[in-house]
Amino acid sequence: MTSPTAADLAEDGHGDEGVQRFEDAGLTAEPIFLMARAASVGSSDANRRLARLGLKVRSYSVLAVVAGGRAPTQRELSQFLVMNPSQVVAILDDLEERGLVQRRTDPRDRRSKIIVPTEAGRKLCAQAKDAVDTAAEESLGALGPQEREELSRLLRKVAF
Amino acid sequence: MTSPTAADLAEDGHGDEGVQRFEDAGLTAEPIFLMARAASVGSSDANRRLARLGLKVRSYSVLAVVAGGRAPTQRELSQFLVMNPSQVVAILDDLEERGLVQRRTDPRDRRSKIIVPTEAGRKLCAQAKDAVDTAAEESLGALGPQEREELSRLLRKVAF
DNA sequence: TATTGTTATACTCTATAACTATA
DNA sequence: TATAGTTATAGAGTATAACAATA
Repeated sequence: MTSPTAADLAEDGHGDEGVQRFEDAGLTAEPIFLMARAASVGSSDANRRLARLGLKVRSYSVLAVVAGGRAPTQRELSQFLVMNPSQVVAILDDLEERGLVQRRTDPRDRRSKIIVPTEAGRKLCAQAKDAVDTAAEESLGALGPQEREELSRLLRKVAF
Repeated sequence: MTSPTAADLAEDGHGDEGVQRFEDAGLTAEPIFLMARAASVGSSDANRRLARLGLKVRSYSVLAVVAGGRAPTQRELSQFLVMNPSQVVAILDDLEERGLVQRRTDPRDRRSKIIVPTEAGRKLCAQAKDAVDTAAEESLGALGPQEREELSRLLRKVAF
């Protein structure tokens, strides 16, 4: 009663697919594992599509919130996106250098900087949204329309 | 027609909760953003609970597959868990050093190493599973039992 | 004294390429 | 020649502490 080995898999000539034999293990019953795995698939799809726009999921997230037009401060961005303030600084340095956003010191509290999008920023954000939507199409290809809606609804409850 | 500023938020005395005003933005409609966010919440909960066992989500994943008893090779672990082979090496070095798993060269292909759990490894894996389940309880607290089942089902379709 | 943004720094995670031993 | 595992290394991503300006 020996377990199958690498050799068993190699015998059928396509060992790559053989790893699915581990799916019945307890791991695939763990929501935390599944979320990490699904997020990794989705982010890698999205990062690939965002690359030609010079963005990644994280920088797109910042740009998208800014393009929402509610004039967040950097502190608010770091809280809402659950990033360290120093990460926000680095991302905004890049976005501002490329003329996509502007930093304006808040006249009501001169310690804070309010972030506003430029016209170019709004335009790029729209393109990026298309790219991310396409990536989602790709990542969620196995789900039907109602399933995608339901997944988003459930994830929203978990994420906030 | 000025946008609300940081000062507006500060006025109510609890600016920390104020960041929810960005939720209506387009970002929370993006499944990819939501998956990344939910995974980040879940992994951080799980990592915190696994810490006292000397594990993280990634090393627990490896241990769990190995404890499944199907004697995977390192190559299979790296494929199934979507990690680089070099990451698997590092994680197994740690697990083996702690007497939780053993590497055995496959007699049928002496290049491959088959990974088997020790008794201590199986025991720690069971404890770790409890920790991860508790973390999931925490992360998915906002969901009812059927919702959790449905979320797992949908994520499984996306992840594999 | 506390907070915002900034900088410097380090630590983890991930990816790549080169090496060995086997096939 | 190709593959499994290993090593070294570099690049992201993330977290921490210290600092200047402002409150």
